[in-house]
Amino acid sequence: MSETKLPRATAKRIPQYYRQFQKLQAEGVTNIMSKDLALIMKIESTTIRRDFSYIGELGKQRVGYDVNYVVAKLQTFLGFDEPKAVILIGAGHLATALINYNYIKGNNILISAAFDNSTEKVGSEIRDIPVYHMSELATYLTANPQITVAILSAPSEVAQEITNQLIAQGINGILNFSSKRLDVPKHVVVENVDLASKLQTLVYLTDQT
Amino acid sequence: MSETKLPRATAKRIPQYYRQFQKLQAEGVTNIMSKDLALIMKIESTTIRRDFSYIGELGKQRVGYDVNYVVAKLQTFLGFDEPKAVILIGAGHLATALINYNYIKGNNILISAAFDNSTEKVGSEIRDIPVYHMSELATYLTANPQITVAILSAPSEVAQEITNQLIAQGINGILNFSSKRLDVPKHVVVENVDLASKLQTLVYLTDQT
DNA sequence: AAAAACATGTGAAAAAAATCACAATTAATG
DNA sequence: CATTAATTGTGATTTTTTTCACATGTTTTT
Repeated sequence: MSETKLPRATAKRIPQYYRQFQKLQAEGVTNIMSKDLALIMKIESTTIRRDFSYIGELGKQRVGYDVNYVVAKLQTFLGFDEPKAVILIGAGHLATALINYNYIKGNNILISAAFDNSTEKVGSEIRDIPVYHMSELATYLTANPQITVAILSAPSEVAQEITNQLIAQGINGILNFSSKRLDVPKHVVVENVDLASKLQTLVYLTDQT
Repeated sequence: MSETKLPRATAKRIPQYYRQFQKLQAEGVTNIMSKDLALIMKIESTTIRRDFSYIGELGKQRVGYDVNYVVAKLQTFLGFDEPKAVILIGAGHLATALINYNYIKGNNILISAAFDNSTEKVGSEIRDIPVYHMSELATYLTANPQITVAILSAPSEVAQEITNQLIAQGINGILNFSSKRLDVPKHVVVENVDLASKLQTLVYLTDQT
């Protein structure tokens, strides 16, 4: 869409804006100005306006941003016009937490299935999301080729092995919760969430101040 | 030893280095060079060397970095010489996942207790970590004034209210898993982990490529 | 023991991101 | 209907972060 290349820092913030505007919408807010948004999101108003300028002229001078309009624009920009299905590898506590997290009204990212090796979990459901055995992964992805993103919440020891499987089956986006950095070909996007590191960072930063 | 102020980008990477070196240590690796570390961590070797230079001269030319030495140095630098205790607000699936995550051998961040309102959880233990009722929070923190960091895994609706309580009780670092940005005084450090946004970012970036 | 090979640490340059400053515009006010 | 007040979007600037390039020092080889 954008002719000028979107800065990476901006790209990472767009989904945050989208989510914030969804919330404003849910709260019945119809209009917001960059200064107020800055207070809520703890992002400088100038940064917000600059970011938005990459998407197009979203606001009106002296008025601010129409919430419905921005939600619609961001949705299109993000390619979320129609719901995107993703799968979950692992059906433990983290997986369950993620499924609960993902239950937002009007959400357009849909967790369609979870995969696990534990025989007691296989066959069950987590909030109406079915849990299949890992051995069914290939069949499932072949039957659902539109699924290209996976959330990896499996133990670190098997993370790389599962990653290889996923990629072989056509996955090209992975949200990695294992503490291992994954080796992937260039066309695959990995977002890492290392919870242990995050905690260490916080403890460190806290003691600094 | 550098007196020059640590760049924020570097500060956020130091705990990652620490964790990686802990792992190398566990694997029995005694020495590593910035180029190999770069491959593992997906961080440019120059960036690594520059980051390390803020901590001091950690490496040896032509040889690389002694794993034990770097772990010790980073540990001191991060102030992790003695274990730090933190508390967990919420005892649901995410909390359980975090507790499991935090069980790393030789870890020096210790989750000492969890707090929840659910009567069935209160009194139980998650991996030997006791779950107390939220009403006991004030007493607990008064009895344990060395605890200054909390992990907030409570529902978004009550996140701000609990935050206020925490700060009133002397907490000044919060790892926030709720999707709400918290309003806190300047001396309080907040690290946000918005899992829903992370997923949206990934889906967006995946479709870009 | 000299030469070659090579990794660290860092000054300098480049790139990326954030912020300033303000023109353009629009709502509210008198 | 002119004036005032206020907010967006953006050129220009500043700050931050990354990367380049190489001097320095250490190991290995000949």
